[in-house]
Amino acid sequence: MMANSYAIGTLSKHTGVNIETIRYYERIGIMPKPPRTAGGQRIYETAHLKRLAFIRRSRELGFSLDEIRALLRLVDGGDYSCGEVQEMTLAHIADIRRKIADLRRMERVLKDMAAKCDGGDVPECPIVDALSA
Amino acid sequence: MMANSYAIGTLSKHTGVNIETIRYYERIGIMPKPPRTAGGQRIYETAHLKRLAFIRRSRELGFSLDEIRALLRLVDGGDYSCGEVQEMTLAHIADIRRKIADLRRMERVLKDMAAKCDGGDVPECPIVDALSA
DNA sequence: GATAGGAGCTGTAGTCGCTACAGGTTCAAG
DNA sequence: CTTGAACCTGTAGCGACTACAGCTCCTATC
Repeated sequence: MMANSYAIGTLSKHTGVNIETIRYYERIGIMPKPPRTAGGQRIYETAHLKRLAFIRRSRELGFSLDEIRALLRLVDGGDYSCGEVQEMTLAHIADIRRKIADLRRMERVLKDMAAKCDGGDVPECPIVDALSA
Repeated sequence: MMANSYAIGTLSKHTGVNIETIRYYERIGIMPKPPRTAGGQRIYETAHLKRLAFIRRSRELGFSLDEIRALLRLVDGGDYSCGEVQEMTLAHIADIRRKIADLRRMERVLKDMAAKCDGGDVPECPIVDALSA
């Protein structure tokens, strides 16, 4: 394999993205079909590495593959405006805040329930009662 | 339909659980197979209503169906101890806290990224740069 | 040049918790 | 008795992977 070109396993190690997942990304069209060796194995280059790292980082930040697709379209198009990207990011932040609020509500309720419980061996449980209510 | 017995649609309305979901719960064994009319339609009673409400409430609090299965086993067994239920609840709370921490980290990073962006029309975007880094 | 074995290939099926049909049957009101 | 709303079963789809099985290829060593 030439310098600056990688097999799928190397790409996987460099980006921390599973091999199966890389092939999955290709199948759903979020990663391009790379050239192949005569024997049919994928050959990646630095551009692929960067793109995959972008995807990985975006996934880590909770963007859905659809959102990432949109981000990549903007970037690929070359004519993206910072405003569009910012808009998506802000929408995503709002989404995360909603999720946090939901989880905090759950946490509070569960904590209250658990606090009523002395953890004894009795077959009467305030948590079960609360869940049944 | 007799008093204190309900068709699936009524159960659905009472609990806010989708009809399809109720049948799904039955298929995966989390709701019992109810008796049927001569024509094959499901007949539910107050016990079913309570059980489904329990499931719904637990789902709202983020318990997985597997966790709910475990909770129900404890309750059904009759010999459950409050301690076991409390243990599951505390584990679940820990899980929720982890999720909240993750989301907060995401939020912070995204917020920082978005703050660097003036939302202009320029094709150079600090968010994209940050995602690529 | 032969051989071993690690790495890669395709295609399919499973995960979780539903949801959405299609195409049929039953029930209850008028 | 007729209408039509509600119910039935079975299957397939979602999102984002993951895990095989059963191959083929590539490369390092002898």
